[in-house]
Amino acid sequence: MQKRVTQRDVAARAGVSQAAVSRVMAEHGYVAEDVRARIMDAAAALGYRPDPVARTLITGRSNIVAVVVGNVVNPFFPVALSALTEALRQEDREVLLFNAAPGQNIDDLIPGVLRYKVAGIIVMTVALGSRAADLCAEAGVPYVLFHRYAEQGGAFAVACDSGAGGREAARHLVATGCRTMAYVGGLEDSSPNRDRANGFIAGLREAGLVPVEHLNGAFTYDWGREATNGLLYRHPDLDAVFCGDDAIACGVVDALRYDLGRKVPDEVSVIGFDDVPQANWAAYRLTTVRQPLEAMIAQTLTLLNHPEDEARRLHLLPGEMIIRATTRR
Amino acid sequence: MQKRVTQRDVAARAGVSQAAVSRVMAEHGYVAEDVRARIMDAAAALGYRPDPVARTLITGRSNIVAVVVGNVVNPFFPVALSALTEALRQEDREVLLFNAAPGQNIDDLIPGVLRYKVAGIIVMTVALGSRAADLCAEAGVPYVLFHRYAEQGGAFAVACDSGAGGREAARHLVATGCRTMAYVGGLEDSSPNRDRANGFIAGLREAGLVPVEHLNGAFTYDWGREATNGLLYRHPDLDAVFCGDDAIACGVVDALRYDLGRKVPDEVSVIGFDDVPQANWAAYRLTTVRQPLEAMIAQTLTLLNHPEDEARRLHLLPGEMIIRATTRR
DNA sequence: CTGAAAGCGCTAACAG
DNA sequence: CTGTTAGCGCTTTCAG
Repeated sequence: MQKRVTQRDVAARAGVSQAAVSRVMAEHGYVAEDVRARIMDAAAALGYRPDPVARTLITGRSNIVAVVVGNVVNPFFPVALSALTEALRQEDREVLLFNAAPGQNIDDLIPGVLRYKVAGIIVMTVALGSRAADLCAEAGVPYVLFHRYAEQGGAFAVACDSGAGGREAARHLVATGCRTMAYVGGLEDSSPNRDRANGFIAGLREAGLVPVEHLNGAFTYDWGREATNGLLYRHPDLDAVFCGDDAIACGVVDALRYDLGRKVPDEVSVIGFDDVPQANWAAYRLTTVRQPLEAMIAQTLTLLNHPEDEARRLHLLPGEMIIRATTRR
Repeated sequence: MQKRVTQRDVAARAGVSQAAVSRVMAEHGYVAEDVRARIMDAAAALGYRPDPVARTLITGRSNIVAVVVGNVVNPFFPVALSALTEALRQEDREVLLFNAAPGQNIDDLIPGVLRYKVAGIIVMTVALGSRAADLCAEAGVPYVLFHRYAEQGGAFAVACDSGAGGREAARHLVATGCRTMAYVGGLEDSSPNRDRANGFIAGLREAGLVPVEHLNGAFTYDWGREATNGLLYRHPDLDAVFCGDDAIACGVVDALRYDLGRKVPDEVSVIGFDDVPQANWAAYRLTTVRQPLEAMIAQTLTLLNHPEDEARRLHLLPGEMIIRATTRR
């Protein structure tokens, strides 16, 4: 349990004041080249690493980014979180992970997060608060919604252009001969869900069509499966389903094949959203809209690092339609 | 960007010294009941919340737990991480998430983690270091390996009893009439992989059998699928595969069905490990060994909170065989 | 039991 | 350009 090496130790070894060491380490203020070199040598020799806690206490800012997640079992979440933490790691930022309790409002979580003097907050939960963005603005902490956005509050938001994706999905289904279609969505009042539904409806309208049903539920496999059983009971002639995400789509495909004995895509086409790894598993080969994850993350980091440079609040990035085997040719 | 309320403000309002406030907040040292009450009232009125950064600076300990993860796409990882952070949240501990770069040794990561004066470190990566446990012991920081263990180093480790699980899997396959079997494992030198393989081999030996092949690769769907194609080419009479985990098992099942046209389980039985959500999807209905996640997490927290009470280093918890539809009756 | 006082390791004025 | 000097907000002796 040896003492950590501090700036005082480095200063003593380099024969300078502790403040000089601080100036070098904080890259702040001028230091003569030779002195700087002596200090760097001493620091290296002693194995000095700055203490982030002390630094945070005085500057009022850490290099930690808070990521707020919901209790998500959705397969897109680990993919996004993993890519996000990896990108943050490359910028030498740490990630403080906050788990919103089921149903907990973000607003109640933010003050606790702010105590850690975080450099920014990225929110990936569905339940958006109304005051959260203001609280962060007040504290001068960049606040970015990832994968969803809020109508009000003026928070930065980065997401896939779900509306365009939904429209593309509709066009593809129409082009492959589908006519009797339904939307099986996830959480009703989430922006991705709303946009996907509206985009899909708009796409169908271009062909003079209207979805026979529009269901909302949860972004889960089980919901997709459950919804499908009712749907096909009411509309035995259904020939396509557009889903809120891939998890739902897998549930829809399985219900169609194993619960109802329908052929996919010969009798019913299915399109998902996200392009999670499972979407390409041989049992599904899901046609889906891939989220531009890399671009979304890059944009998020840009907003986090230079919020003042950016006037636009909402950043919608185009997804890419991936055509596989759950839609007809 | 208003000033945060500090202990000085609370002290002023309660008419006591700042030190008295500290004693109440830190629950350390004696304070008269009426004074304590006055302080609590003042704190509540002012909305005081202690500053964790300042507290950490002086005590040298935060209430943050570091969780080190690898670049895992394995579906068991999000399930475990989610459950773990939720459990930690209930103990009012924050989670600092460290992403080990691909191939990065934990040893190199630990000093950086330790700078944050974390209350403990939980490691979920595959690449274990040899010095990590010592570094943490030196710093007095509890160190727990989750889901895997190291032969040396004397670190605490909590994992499913993979050996017992492998043996049970073997017995079930033997009991349902399989005779020509193989093991398709994940990362060769990881403890779960080794134990599952050895348990499986031991289980077969009880019946006087020996696996016809024993493959190692990665804990991924793609590897399971790839391995299976070669395996069936060399052993067309294969009637069962035990897999390193569910992701591999899904790949094996898909290869069997879609690449090779074999019937599962009629011609070939498949058993996975973990019981991730996908294992119960209708397309798979995987027979598998469920990890005792809740118990593993409880044990991990116990070790983190009271490492001194526990002499035993390795904690192997029994899994549960879940029989579904990829094995015969 | 309570207050005064000394820092934790570091940054940021401020003189020199 | 460099050293001296105040603290950041809190915990923890040490007297009283």
